[in-house]
Amino acid sequence: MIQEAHPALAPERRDRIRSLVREGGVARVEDLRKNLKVSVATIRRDLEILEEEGKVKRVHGGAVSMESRLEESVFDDKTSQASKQKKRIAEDALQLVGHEESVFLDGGSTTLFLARLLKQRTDITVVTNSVRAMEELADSGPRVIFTGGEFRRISQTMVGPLGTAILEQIRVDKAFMGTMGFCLKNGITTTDPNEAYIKRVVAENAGQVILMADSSKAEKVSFARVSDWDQVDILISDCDIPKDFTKTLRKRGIKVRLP
Amino acid sequence: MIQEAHPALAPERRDRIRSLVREGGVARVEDLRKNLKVSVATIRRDLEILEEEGKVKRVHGGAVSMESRLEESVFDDKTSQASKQKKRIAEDALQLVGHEESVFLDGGSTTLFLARLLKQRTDITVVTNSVRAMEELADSGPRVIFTGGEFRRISQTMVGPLGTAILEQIRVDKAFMGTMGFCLKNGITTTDPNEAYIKRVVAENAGQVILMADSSKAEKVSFARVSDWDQVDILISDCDIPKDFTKTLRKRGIKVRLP
DNA sequence: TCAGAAACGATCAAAATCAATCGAAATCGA
DNA sequence: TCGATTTCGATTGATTTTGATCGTTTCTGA
Repeated sequence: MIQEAHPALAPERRDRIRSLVREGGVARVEDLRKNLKVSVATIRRDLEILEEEGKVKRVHGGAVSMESRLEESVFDDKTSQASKQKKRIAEDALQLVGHEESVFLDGGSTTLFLARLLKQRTDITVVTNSVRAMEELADSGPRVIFTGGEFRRISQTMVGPLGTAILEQIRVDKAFMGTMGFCLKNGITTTDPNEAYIKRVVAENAGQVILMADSSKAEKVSFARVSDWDQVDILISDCDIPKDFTKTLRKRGIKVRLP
Repeated sequence: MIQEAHPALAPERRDRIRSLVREGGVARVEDLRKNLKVSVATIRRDLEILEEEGKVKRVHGGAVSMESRLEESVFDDKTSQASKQKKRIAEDALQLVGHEESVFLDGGSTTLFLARLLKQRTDITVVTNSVRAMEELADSGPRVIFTGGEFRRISQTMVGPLGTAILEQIRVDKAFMGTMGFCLKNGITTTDPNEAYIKRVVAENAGQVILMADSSKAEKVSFARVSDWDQVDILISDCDIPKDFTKTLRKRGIKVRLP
């Protein structure tokens, strides 16, 4: 085999530009040139094409992504401590998913990490109301059932009464839930009542409810009440939550895992 | 010309090209030549045939796969004739969408063009079972209701009995449908029975059914029957469909628009 | 506001790739 | 065996892509 590298095919190169722009949110022409080893003229031409296709938006010095959504949030806190914790929580949650089980995936970034891990599992069925989780599993992976309903842009999830139509017809072994806040007194809370309602319906139709929430959510209270602690079977969090918090929960029969 | 001991048969070689292109997403002519030990002329001829069959898309220097989901997003070929027709059909369809109406968007590339145009309209409600259309409208645009159901990877749509749960609860003013084939004798047909079923349910719950299909779909018959022509109110196509075709349809009370 | 620097678009030439054509070899039927 | 047909490879002129140059525009900091 000859190791001499052929120049990448044009569509290949544009794809690479796309993902570079998307990853960073923005990218400079000069950086792209160095990365792809072509002239700036070519980069500009490619950006022109990608702009016509609506994939990127050109700005002086480079381009910004027009298809952020999914990667955006991950990028924001890729290096942050919270993101590492979320990843560890997701890896722990993965071990709870048994062979040929059906699981529900809630919206939120923590469960999105889990979705990414579940892509390898083709033996299970994933039920979700999260568009991002859906996108993550769109190419390959497990059987996917999407709840549908009215689309809520802020959270990129499906909510509202229409969304329960499908949920009521199915039952999942395990429901992996995220949350905006949890505390001993007020239980689980989130920002939107519609969102909370869906979560409640899911919890009712699940064998086990597993709450995934890092310590930054502890003792936080949000606007809409989701449920009390007696609905929760397992909490996966991290070591930074208060000691007496875990003690109290365990006394109430809730398994607490701190990976 | 002296051939080697076991020259690959032509179909055999094309199959190999297909899988090579599919594997990498793209393949260079030069790499294929080295791999298959034939001349570039042969490779080109094969690629030409495979392109006609819709298996690959030729690009300068090689070819990209058309047999995965990736291709469509990667390869929005604005220059191709079919793509231009689809765009024009979508632009015509846009004019049918009135103020504050609710519309259904089917899966398929033609309706995806319409989705892109509808992004500007915030006064309407869009109902869809297409993940691609959903993605298109995820950032901003009209109110979106997603049908949900079981996810079908090939078409990137939601199908199956679960998908009808929401559809039965709503009614849309206009349903914009795509199709794999349509002919006078067999009506509208598509590849998958589940897909066909959803289309039927939508048509029943729509004020008007508008079929969007370019002339390449005319006189084509696919596996699963969707409906007969009496379900269709308007057909938007292009000038290349047979003259007597439009005449017959108009006689049967169907508006035919050829932008 | 103004000047220098950086980035941009347009243009052109070189290189790579393509399409068309022709002839050689293999296959098939008689 | 012969001849027709198909498949393949090589050549040549046309087309596409790419990189460099140069004048123009946009950004930045004083």
